[in-house]
Amino acid sequence: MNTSTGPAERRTHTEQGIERKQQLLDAAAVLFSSKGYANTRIADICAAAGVAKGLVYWYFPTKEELFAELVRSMRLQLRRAQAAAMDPEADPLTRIRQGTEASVVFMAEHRAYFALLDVERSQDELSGRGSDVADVLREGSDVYATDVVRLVRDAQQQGLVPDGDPQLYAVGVLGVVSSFSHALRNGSLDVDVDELAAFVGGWVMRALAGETVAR
Amino acid sequence: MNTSTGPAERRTHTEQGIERKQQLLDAAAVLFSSKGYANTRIADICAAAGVAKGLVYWYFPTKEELFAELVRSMRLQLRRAQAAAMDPEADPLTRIRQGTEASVVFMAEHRAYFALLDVERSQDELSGRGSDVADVLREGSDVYATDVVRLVRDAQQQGLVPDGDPQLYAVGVLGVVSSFSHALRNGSLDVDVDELAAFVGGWVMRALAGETVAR
Amino acid sequence: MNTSTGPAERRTHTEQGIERKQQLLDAAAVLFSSKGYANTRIADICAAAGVAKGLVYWYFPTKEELFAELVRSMRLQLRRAQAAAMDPEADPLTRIRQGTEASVVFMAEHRAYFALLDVERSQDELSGRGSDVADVLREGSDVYATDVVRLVRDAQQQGLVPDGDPQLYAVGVLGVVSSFSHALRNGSLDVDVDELAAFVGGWVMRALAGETVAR
Amino acid sequence: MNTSTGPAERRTHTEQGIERKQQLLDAAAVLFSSKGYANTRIADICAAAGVAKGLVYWYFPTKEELFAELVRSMRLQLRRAQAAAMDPEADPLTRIRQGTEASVVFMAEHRAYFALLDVERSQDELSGRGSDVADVLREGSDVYATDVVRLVRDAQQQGLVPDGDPQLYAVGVLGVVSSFSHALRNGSLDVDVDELAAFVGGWVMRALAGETVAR
DNA sequence: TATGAATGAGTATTCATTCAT
DNA sequence: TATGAATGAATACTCATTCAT
Repeated sequence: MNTSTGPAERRTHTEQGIERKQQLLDAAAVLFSSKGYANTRIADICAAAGVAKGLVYWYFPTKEELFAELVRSMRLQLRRAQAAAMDPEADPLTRIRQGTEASVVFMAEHRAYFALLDVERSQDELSGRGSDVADVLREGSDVYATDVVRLVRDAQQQGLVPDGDPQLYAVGVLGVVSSFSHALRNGSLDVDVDELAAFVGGWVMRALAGETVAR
Repeated sequence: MNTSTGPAERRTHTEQGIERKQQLLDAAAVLFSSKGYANTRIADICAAAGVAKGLVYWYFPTKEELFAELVRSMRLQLRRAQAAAMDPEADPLTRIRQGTEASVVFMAEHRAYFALLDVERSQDELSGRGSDVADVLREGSDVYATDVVRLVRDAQQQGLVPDGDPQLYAVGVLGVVSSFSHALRNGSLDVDVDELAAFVGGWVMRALAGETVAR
Repeated sequence: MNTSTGPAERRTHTEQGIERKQQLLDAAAVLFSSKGYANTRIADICAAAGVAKGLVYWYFPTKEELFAELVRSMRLQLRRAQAAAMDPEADPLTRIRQGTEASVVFMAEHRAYFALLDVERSQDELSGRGSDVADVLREGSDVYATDVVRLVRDAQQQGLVPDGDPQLYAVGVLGVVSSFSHALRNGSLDVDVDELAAFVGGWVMRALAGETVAR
Repeated sequence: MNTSTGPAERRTHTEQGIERKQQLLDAAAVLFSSKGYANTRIADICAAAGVAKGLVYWYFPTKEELFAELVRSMRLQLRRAQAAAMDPEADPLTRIRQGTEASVVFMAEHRAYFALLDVERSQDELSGRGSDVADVLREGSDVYATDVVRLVRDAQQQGLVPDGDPQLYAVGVLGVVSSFSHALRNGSLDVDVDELAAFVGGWVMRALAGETVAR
């Protein structure tokens, strides 16, 4: 209904427009991650960005879509950071460690923003009303999982990781990264970021490839 | 706030009353975990429980408190399950493994209900308005953490776990359990529960005590 | 989306509730017909009925549905008035005249309310957003049309009305009634209601059965 | 209000400007008549005309005025068509018939545009906020009414139409034309335009001058 | 003239909570 | 205890209109 000129529909923005849009995204990121999605009003975002209440809708069709765009953007950056950190020449296990460490560092550096992704955990919060933001979130997780699964499989073929469902290993790797990042964000940890990254890297390595001492 | 005759103030319930309350808790659990806290309306809960809209407030002072009660109850049961699974005679590392496996199994058996605790991750969603539900959640996590930290410390003293901040190890243990449980709930995994529990147990053991093969 | 306990869904109302609902309908009728649908705010209706802003939604799912219910109710009453006025023994032409006159009288007596049906004319005003209120309106008109078409056909068979598409005659009959009613409501006419009814009755009779003097 | 340099104040337009203005009027006509006044957004009109959102205000001071201009223009054309169709030599009754038939034909030929005038019926929709568009509409109707009243009066003096309030007869004539036009536009009728015009002409003639057969 | 951006008042609807019975 | 009704604050979204360029 109203398929024609709906707002924010593939608009072309001027340079100034792009800037504005970014301002809004930034403001939204800060607010969403500090007060949560539900407790952040569109009006808050506008106020924070110093613009009038209606302007968000020039750039984003809905609050949810604004959120989704934020998530996509974060994810893109994270993947770039991971890619940059992984030595293409290295063995898969090492690559996993590098990706892991890079993720921890990246998330630490973008603490504020990354709190957003905690929502990945409670997808349903948003999917409740049949929105397709849930899709964005689900897709996103899948991408990482696929990546890690591939690496684990490679590592297994090279005998670096014991047999077993690669899917399981992947869940372990991804989950642990996000757990530590979360703890860091929450202030429950009081460590240097690099130290933490190293620790998580080690943790994952041991969990994937370690020999357990006699039980 | 609520100094006088406010409703639901340590009420004494008749037998039927207790039953009703449980009905409400059950209905709430299902709805909260499937649609999320924010998307579940008091009215929904009442409808699901087959009672009139006003009745919730006879048993619970607020929606938040209803939620909190649910969380407390789950947590209590989980701790009982853990306690039951941990051999008091065993060494700390083994106890961690036992607790870990018990947790996975328990969470699997209470999938529906446990999705609730995913919210722990996004505490801020609720704490936004200065409620004290956030406190309940925070406390809860702390309890587990304290437990595990103690066990890790013991294990370190016995040389079963390498030196290092016990807090860090604890985050790793707890995070991994919840990650796997989450994945299980989400259907991303297709394994037998016991198998999964064993896997997670092994994972934690290796991560805590494993020797990494030469890099 | 939210198929379960949506508001105002086949609610059973207490006696008091039914009364309230009527109060709201009454208030709405007055406002809609004096200020138009678009210019009447839900808040206005509540204020006029002396209740809180949210209450409408206990009785009606949406503003549109409230409107539709109003229309249905008016229509029902009109049809009753028509039925009561038409002598079952009389010939079809006479019956048309009786129905016509009764309609004029009825609409005059319910001026305020009936202004609502002017909207029948601009169905699209409401159907714009894909609502199904438009359906209600369209259906309604059809009912009358069907009735009249039948009567015209009968009259033709009895030689009381010349041959020709009964549909056309029906449009003429219905249109003329609503035109006169509209004019009456608007104050452009300054006649006694019964006089007007007689005039319209005569007009329709002549138009249907009259012989035109040589051209 | 709008004493100084307000936009669209008796502007003089370049040739291109006039063209643009017409484009806007055309687009508006289509949209208004298909979706209704209220459901047509300025933005829609611009999109349909292929211009930027702000431009309308260079040519028209307000949405209402744009609408009014459209109405005025239609009306002018209709009156011209009527005038052209009415034989100045003919008797008043014949002139009414000619005007009637011309109106039906004209409205049929401008279906899309003419749906607009249906709004005349629900003036209040627009007049709600004290606008003066209502005035335009009211004036318009009056013009026709005055015309017809004069013709009827003449006809009565010549004994072509029985005595009775000319105002009443006028309402009948005008109403019937618009009823049939409306039905035609709505697709409820499936007749040839000329046929319809003839029918309406006949209908009006009989209603005005016909002798009713014995009741 | 023309454009894209910005403004801000206006409003339907939701929903936790309270109340009378 | 239980119910249906009532309250009212809160908020996403719309859209006519204005503005800077």
